[in-house]
Amino acid sequence: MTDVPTPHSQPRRYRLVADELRRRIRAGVIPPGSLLPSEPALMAEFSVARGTVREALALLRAEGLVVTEMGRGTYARPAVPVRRLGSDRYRAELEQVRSGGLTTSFTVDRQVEWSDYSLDKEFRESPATSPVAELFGVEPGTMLLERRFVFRAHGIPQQTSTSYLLLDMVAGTPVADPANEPWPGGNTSQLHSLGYTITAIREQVRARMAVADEADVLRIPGGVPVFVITRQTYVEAKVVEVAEIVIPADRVSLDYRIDLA
Amino acid sequence: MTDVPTPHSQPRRYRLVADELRRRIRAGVIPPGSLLPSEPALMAEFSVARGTVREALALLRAEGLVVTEMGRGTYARPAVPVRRLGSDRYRAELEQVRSGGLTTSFTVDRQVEWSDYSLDKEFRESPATSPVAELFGVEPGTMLLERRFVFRAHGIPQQTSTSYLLLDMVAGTPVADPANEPWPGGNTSQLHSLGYTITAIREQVRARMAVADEADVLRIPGGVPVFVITRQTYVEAKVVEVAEIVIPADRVSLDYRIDLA
DNA sequence: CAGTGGTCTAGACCACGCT
DNA sequence: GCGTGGTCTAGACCACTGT
Repeated sequence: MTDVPTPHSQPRRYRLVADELRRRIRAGVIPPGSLLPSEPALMAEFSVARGTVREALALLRAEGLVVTEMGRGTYARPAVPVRRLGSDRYRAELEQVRSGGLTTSFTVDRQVEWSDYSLDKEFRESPATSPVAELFGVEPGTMLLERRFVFRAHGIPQQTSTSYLLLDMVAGTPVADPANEPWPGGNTSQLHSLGYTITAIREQVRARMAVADEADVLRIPGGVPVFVITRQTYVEAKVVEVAEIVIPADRVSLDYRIDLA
Repeated sequence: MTDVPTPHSQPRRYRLVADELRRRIRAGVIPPGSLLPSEPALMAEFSVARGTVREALALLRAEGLVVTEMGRGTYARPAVPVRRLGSDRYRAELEQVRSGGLTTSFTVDRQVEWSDYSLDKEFRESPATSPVAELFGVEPGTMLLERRFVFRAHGIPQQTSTSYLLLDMVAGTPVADPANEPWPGGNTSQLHSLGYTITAIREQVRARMAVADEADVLRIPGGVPVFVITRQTYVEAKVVEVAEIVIPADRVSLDYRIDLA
């Protein structure tokens, strides 16, 4: 304030604070997982108002460099182990189902033990919206069983998925009963129990920033995008299931193999 | 968007403002590309301080829902036509190469006319870093031809890619000469000219926020993540090319089909 | 309890884009 | 010049996490 003519052509203060903190993190002065100075400490060190400090931290958060934990402080983001989500998981699942093993593609994908695995579920019947109807190849309004899941490993939400099944395919069957979830063998097994052996999967992958409510459910900090996978499960030419899967993108890499021979 | 239990139960005003604006954008009340109310207008409408309005807008910006232009205002993000990037493009490319057509997977993917297509290129020889060596299945330090490309359509950068080839496979061949880029038929054709007919592709897909350099080169605003595709090109069991492709995630959806039969 | 970040206010001045 | 967003200040009160 007493810095009378402080034209903004000069570096902005929150920028300087962010640059300096970024430098310290990159240089290892602030190692991954360790605490940054508190906001009051940064105010004192850089002689700026709290809002300026917070703006600097917001910038670093948006870059995915730091994470902030309520009541505790702001940390240099710890390295997250990346799990491989292989397209061969469906083949493995199919084989396990045939041999009677207990698994879902979730546990195969994430190498999580069955005992560490839990989920929230919410079933309802709903008419197909246009995009979903198109993915099924049916008329909009066709009645579906809509199932929403939140998958957790070690209590931490890892992915959400919304699965759609044609209602007249599942009505009255054990698949339509939430009490049977988690279902050993997952979707592949469920469809198998209905007399369908899946023959192909199509996945359309997009990425975008999490919206506020997803960030809440999946407990992801700023600066982390999510994968949105739209999956169609085929039995021959017929689509028997459509699912939309949301996974924080910092935890996984999607792995696809395309054979040309 | 159902509300989600959050640490805070009190009404957070900036959240309410953001939720309402998000609702209007989704409902089409504020169509893509059009202006949101100005900050003073929002202050009046919601009876909040300017800082609160700005926090709401920052949230929407981080979600990729709006973009702000200095001196002009904040806009609902204009709809970007999403192009499908199909895993069958490699098959198509292979067939076109065999029939003598002029194309690259880039033009097939993005449905861009050959005449609208341009690129920057930069070739050099470099020793394989550990991760790249591992993808090739060779010793670190093995000499490679490293080629960096920036692909443009209608003058606008669309994707960057860094391609690696084993140097002793291409040294002295036309493939190693930058003057031959853009090469009709792309990588498939180049490898074909070296006597390799590709038999499989493996793609590992990750997503993250763009770093400053990438945001600059690809001209992407905040709130847009990028896909990072690590591609291995196989001839039987041998990896003949490794590429890292960076594409802004708001422009494409990746499309994979997995046959189980 | 003390210390941390989260939210909010009310002002000020500056830089940019347009007309 | 006027309206837009960008930066910054100096306070205030609240909620969460630890001892």
